This record gives sequence, structure tokens and C-alpha cells, in this order.
Amino acid sequence: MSTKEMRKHSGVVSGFLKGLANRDRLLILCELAEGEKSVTSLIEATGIAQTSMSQHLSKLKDENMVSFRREHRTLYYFISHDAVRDVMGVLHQHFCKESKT
Amino acid sequence: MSTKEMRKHSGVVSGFLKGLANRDRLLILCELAEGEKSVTSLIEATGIAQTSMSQHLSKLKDENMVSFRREHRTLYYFISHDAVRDVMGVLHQHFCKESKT
DNA sequence: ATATGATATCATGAATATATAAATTGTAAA
DNA sequence: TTTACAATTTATATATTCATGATATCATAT
Repeated sequence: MSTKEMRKHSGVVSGFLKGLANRDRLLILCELAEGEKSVTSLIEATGIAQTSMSQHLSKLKDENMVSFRREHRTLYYFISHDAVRDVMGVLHQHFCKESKT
Repeated sequence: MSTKEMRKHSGVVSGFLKGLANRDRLLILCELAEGEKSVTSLIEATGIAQTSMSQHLSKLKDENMVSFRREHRTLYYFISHDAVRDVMGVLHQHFCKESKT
């Protein structure tokens, strides 16, 4: 994990992390971690406003974190980058474990 | 990895990720991944301006990602959150592997 | 006490990110 | 072809982040 090595990649990596570093986008990615979802069902599940959802998805697309396929009028989004799943896994472990009852 | 579960923690988690989501702070954390370092040696190793370094370290402290100890006039910073090491590990795997020569 | 070294804080402006509303595009049903 | 639905794009106001320069603090050596 040398600095020299990271220096080469820090632009891409920080971009990736910026994609993740937002409450709403974390919720979206949690939903997508379960499998592909339509935009409408993401809106229902998260309560995020439609326009806002579209912008967040667009940002996630820009960072190559998600992709989508169209079926009729509906777009189905899904996680398209393994690093997303792995990072979410680590975050879940460290931040989402129940404390003892 | 339910949304309900993440909803409770998404504020903390996105704060944590914002701490990580910056080129300079990634470089700083790469250095600290090797062990504790003084501010001066961090400045030398990374080339980040003094004021800027101080602000970045302050932000990392706010997110509980690093701590420091004082020895005479010198402050030694170190990573104080396991999630930092684990997330950095995943990022390294996915983004910093050499492609085949 | 004063000077110096190591670091932090403050103030400012430029660049980015976010939320909201309005207008637009693309697909399919009537 | 008109209408409605699903989603994106554009515009704009506000908030946050970041870089820089100036100043301040705190510990130590003289």
C-alpha cells in the first residue's frame, strides 16, 4: 500500500469514494446490493425525490458503480463494480453490527 | 445489508467516507498505513502544503479516523479506526494492482 | 523573557455538491 | 396521434469543500 502506488490511482479512487460518500447514495446502493431494482422501486424504498434519485443514479453511473438495462418504460439499475460490493461489505461489518441487547 | 439498518448509520458512514474521499487524504492514510508519522514527515512524503495538511488531519480526526500523541514539539499521527485499514485494503486490491507486464 | 520550531486556526474565494422546480425525452397504451 | 408514464436534463439557489495566505498557539532551547 505504498504512496507511490496510490499516487497513480488516487484520482480514480477518490472519485469512486465520492460516489459512495453520500447518505442517499448509500441507501440506493444498499437496495441494489439485494439485486437490480427499477428507479420507481428505489424511490419507494428510500423516499428520495424523483429528480434527486435520477441525479444520484447518474453520478453513480459516471463513476461506473452501477449500470442499467431498459425493459419497456422501466429502467432497472444494478451494481456493476465489485469494489462497491466489497467496500459496502466492510462498512456493514464495521458500522452496522447490532450492539449487544 | 438492509436499508433499514443502513438508514440508522448512513450519516456516520457517509461522514467516514467523506473523510476518505480526497486525493490528499488518501495519500496521508497510505503513509499512516505503514505506521505512525509526524506531521513534518507526512508533509515531506506527500508534498502537501502545511496549512492544508493540518486541515486534512483535522478532518480525519473529526471522523475518528486518526489520533495523535505528542512527543516534545512533534505530533505523531496514527490510524485509530480499523475500518480505515480494511477499506484501504479493499481499495488497494481493486484499484492498485499492477496490470500484467 | 525571547526566539525558534512544529503545528493549528482563521479568513477568504473558487470550485463542487446538493436540493428543488420546470421543461424535455422516450416508450407504450388508447 | 394524443395521452400518460418513467425517467432524464436543465436551471438555479444554497451549502459544502478545498486551497491559500496570514496569524496564532504551544513547547522548548537560549
